[in-house]
Amino acid sequence: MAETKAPDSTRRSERSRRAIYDAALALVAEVGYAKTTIEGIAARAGVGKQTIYRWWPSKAAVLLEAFLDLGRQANEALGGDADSEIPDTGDLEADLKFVLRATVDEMTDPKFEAPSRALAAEGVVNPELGARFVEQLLEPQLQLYAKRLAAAQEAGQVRAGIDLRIALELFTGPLAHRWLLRTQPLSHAYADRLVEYALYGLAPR
Amino acid sequence: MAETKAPDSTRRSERSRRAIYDAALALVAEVGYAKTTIEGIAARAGVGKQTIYRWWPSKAAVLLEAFLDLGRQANEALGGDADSEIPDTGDLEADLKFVLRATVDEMTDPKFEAPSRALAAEGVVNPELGARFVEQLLEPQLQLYAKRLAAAQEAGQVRAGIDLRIALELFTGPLAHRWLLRTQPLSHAYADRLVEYALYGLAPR
Amino acid sequence: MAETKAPDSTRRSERSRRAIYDAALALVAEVGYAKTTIEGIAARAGVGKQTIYRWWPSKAAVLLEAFLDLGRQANEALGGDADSEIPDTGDLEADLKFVLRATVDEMTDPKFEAPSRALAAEGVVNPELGARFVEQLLEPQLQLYAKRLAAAQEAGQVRAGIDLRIALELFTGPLAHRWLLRTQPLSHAYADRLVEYALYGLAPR
Amino acid sequence: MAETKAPDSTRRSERSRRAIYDAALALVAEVGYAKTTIEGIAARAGVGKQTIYRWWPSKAAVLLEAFLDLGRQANEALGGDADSEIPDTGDLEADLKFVLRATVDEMTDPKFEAPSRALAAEGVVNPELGARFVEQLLEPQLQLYAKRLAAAQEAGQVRAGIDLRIALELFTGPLAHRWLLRTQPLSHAYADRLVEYALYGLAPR
DNA sequence: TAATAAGCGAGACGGTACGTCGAGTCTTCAT
DNA sequence: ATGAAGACTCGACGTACCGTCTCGCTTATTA
Repeated sequence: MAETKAPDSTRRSERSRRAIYDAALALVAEVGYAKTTIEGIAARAGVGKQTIYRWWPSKAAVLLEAFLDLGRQANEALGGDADSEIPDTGDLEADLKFVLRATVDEMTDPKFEAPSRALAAEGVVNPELGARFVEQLLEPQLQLYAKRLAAAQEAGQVRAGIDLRIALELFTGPLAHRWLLRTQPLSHAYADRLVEYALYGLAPR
Repeated sequence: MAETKAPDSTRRSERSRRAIYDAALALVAEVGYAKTTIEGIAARAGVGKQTIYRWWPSKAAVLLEAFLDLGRQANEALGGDADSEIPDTGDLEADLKFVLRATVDEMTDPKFEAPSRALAAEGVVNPELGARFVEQLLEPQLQLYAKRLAAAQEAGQVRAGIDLRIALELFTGPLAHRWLLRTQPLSHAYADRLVEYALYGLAPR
Repeated sequence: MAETKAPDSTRRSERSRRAIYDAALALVAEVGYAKTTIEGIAARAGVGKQTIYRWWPSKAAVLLEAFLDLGRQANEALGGDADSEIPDTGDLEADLKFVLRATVDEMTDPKFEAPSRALAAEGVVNPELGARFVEQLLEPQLQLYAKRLAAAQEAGQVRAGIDLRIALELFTGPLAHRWLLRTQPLSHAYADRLVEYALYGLAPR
Repeated sequence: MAETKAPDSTRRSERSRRAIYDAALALVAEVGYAKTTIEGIAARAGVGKQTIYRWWPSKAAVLLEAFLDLGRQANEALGGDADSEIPDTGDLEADLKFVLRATVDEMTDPKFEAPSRALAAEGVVNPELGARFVEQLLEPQLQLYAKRLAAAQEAGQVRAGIDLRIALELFTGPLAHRWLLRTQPLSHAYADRLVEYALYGLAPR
């Protein structure tokens, strides 16, 4: 019985893992996700194909982990616990505009764009991967909004009874939509407008 | 210059085109987009591969046209100009709830789900295809919102000065986001809540 | 009943036929037989593919006719009935050397080499075509030898009782063999040696 | 320079090689060379196409090796060094008749005929392949004649000064010619006649 | 301290699909 | 009714990757 073979992760080569992350991200950035192949990643990483197949079930999974790792590294580089909070200056509108502008900037950063688009697209079509994408990348971000809005609600700046989950989507949904499908350009001005319109709908009457 | 030979579309086989549309949609529904191959479509349609390559540049392009054609046919079957308007009963909130609920239903319809997810995902990653997807499928829908909101604005139900393009995204953005990435389930109740929150933000003060 | 359709040869376009011959020979000379395609011949001749398929059963058949035509033309250009005889000066050895040397020259002529190699090769593998090749191209040549040898036999220069069919092959067989398979270089000296050795075997004892 | 990656032949699958030889020979025998495809060989051998393309440059090359291997096997089965000599009974004429008759038999054996015709034809048109065909299949046979004739020459049965290379072609050339182009039927009687006529030409005067 | 077993780089293997080419058939339009 | 043009179905081409499978070769415990 039992699994066909569980590799012993204590003996795993850290060196290879890093090389694979780097190769995957580099290739996605250079040639796009569709033209990135496992064989290509292996070759670029100087690694046997089997080493990839041993530890990941799919190309998308490799990229997801590589991307998470990228975020983790960026985070550590930035002092440790950066971006883990939406500021609370008391001025909800200003705080939301600040963070939405930052999101716009990130979505526009070419370094992040290629892999995150690829992952999002894969997630659209592959529920498994989509779930992990949401859970590990998206949801943590959204929880920050939830937290800030909860504080605002407590402070009476957001109507009581408002479902905060839905509320936060008023900000992030339109932004994501524009980004994913490029229906319209993203800009700080757009972010501001979005906050204004949406926030007004949540304000106490 | 130097086009690589444009085929003569007046001599195109209508029979083959139809068969290809049908095969493409059937296969995407049955085995999913990723496992749908051009070879498979050709075989199922009883058509040479070359006939596909002659008229379409990619699998995604075939599916997009097939899907557009499906919509067209559904439209014609429904009397000609169905669904081409958002009702205007004077009650903006009710009208929007009605149409958003219908959208939820469509997004949930398994017949539409597989191909439209596939197209959306492809569009996320392939700007060319994305542009056509937006232009030919998405934008026409969005324009209906724009029109209804314009009427409402004229009637004083929406604040003057509101950018209607952004306004309509308050409704469609969150919905699309939930659908694409399955962050949360779609339901009529959700649609209603969305309309309520967003609309309040647009209302005159 | 009846053939699937017999084209009316009285209405056949002479213009097209010539153009097809020219194109076929030119292409075989330029890119070789294997890479010569019916489509290519048609395009080069400015002719529809069907015009070829209507009148010839295969690429090899086209080339065979084209080649025969080439010979016919060369013949006419040379005054009408050239090369249709082996000279009879009374000196059998000299006469045979003369004609074998001429054959060596022809086999070496690049204009004739490509198509005749192609036809021979095709004939090796395709009995139908081979039979026509032999009958229409090769045999007439061989008959000239038969005739000359018959005269020699009558004149007592060749042993009585010798089977002339076999005798002539002593000259042409080795030559053809060297040419076809390039086992050894062809030269006038070789032709001379061949005549000497073989003729001696046929001489009266 | 710049080899496009040479595969590591020490890791080559013997199993696959054999299967490919068998499939190639079987297909050529069954459907003929022209209708034998690499795809077909691969399928029949239960082998990926790439495995063929990795080790051979062309269909003809596969067949040539398969055929050589067939000869090698036949040889081993027959005790090791069979057929590697022309007998030397002292009677040159009898010895040559014996071996020429055997050659006629082989050329008529349907098992050998299809592939060797195919190879010969390919060699006629493709100098590369032709050279290998001659070098590896034909020339070793011809050397046997050269050796026997040299012995005869030493024994005074063949005129001194005779070029043995040309001499041997008096026997093999006509035979090959008849076989390749089917100008006339092959038979033991023909072989005998050939030996008689040619040998007489080589005899001391 | 040796042996022994895992992960590893490498890459051959059986496959599937790719996108292209040409075969041979069929249809349209012009002469 | 022939011919030029070219779209059609079909089948094979040669290539690229897939995911699996040996091969030695480190390396890192375990006997």
